[in-house]
Amino acid sequence: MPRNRDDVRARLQQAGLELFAEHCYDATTAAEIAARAGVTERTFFRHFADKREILFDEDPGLRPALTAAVAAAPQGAAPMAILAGAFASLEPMLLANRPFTEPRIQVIAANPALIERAEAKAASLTALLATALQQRGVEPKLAGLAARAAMAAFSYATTSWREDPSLSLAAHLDRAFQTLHGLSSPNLEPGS
Amino acid sequence: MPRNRDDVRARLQQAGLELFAEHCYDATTAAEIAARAGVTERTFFRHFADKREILFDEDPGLRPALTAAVAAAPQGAAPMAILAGAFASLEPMLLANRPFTEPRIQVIAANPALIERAEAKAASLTALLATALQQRGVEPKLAGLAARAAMAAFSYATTSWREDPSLSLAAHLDRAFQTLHGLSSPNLEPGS
DNA sequence: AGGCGAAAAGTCAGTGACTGACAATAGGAG
DNA sequence: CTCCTATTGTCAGTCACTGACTTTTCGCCT
Repeated sequence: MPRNRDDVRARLQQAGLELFAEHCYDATTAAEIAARAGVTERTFFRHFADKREILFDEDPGLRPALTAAVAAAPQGAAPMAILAGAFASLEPMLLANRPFTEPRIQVIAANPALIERAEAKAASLTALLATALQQRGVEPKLAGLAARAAMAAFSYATTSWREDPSLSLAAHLDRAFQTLHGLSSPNLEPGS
Repeated sequence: MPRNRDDVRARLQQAGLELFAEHCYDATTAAEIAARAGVTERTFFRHFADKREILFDEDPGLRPALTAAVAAAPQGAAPMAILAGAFASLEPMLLANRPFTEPRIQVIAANPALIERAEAKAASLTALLATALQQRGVEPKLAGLAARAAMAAFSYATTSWREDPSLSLAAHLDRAFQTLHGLSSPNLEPGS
């Protein structure tokens, strides 16, 4: 009994999230998820490459947005500034997706295999940024270094953002990149 | 027919490497590896949590060495300097293990699932460094940022080291951390 | 309206990673 | 030589994932 078209994908994700909440990720079978979505296990694996992927459906606009933002940065800008700007441009998208990403994060954080996948996704984005930087003429190895360091700052900024949403992501990013830069200078009070 | 003791582990690793070279990682079965090592598949999974782990047997001294190096750094040193020093202290260990790690890297690089695991291992080391920094009084989020940025520099340095082994790892590390610091300043020629 | 073609779903059978439970055995301590 | 224990073998089973093939549905064209 075939169904409409793409909302099968959404139903699978919803069913998965429900079942992961009721039982847990490991105790939930791909077949069970498929069944709740009114679909066969085989269909599950036609929509998602593997069971984990159901929790990692990123916004289709994310990668193009990052690439474009890096490409659009002004000539002569420092790599880190370019990447900071690219991250800042994601703010609306991140806000819009928040209700979807929020519940998934809990599930992911509770499972080593899912954490592993999350890191792989982050690494993939890092590679994307490095490539975008290279296309601006930045030497490959240097681009990789900048992308990784920037991702570290981004991670720091998003964490701060969750703790204090009163400030914009852009503000948190500014502080994160500034903090990162200061990390190499020998002036720091150990206490607090 | 039970065997000696721990060299079963080494035999399994050796057998795996051979079979991965002959066929490839995916086409090699855990049972095949076990058979070549003169052991049962069940025994394979008693020595390694999963099939991938056979390629990720890190030096048992690695983690203690990093933790100790961070703890032993002089008071008041900047986080990045502390971490750079910790990495530099690994040079002898990395040199000694090179013959073992070299062949594995090829296999790992050819397989997405293995790359994923490699990233997870790196993330685990990053977390270790962050914790070690925290124990020196560095604020948790800041420690995480420093650890990630430092790992980026370490990765850059080891890549450079492989390209130019005439310089010491310490020298490459110095340059990497310096480059990282300079990445935030707006002076860079796009050409070359 | 009726029928057609491709996209999407179902069915079936199979492989391989991994696990729990239990029996068998080697190696060392006494 | 015997007992004790760590390690391995054996067996049966679950589940993620895949290939090959059939069936259904949807959108379109006549």
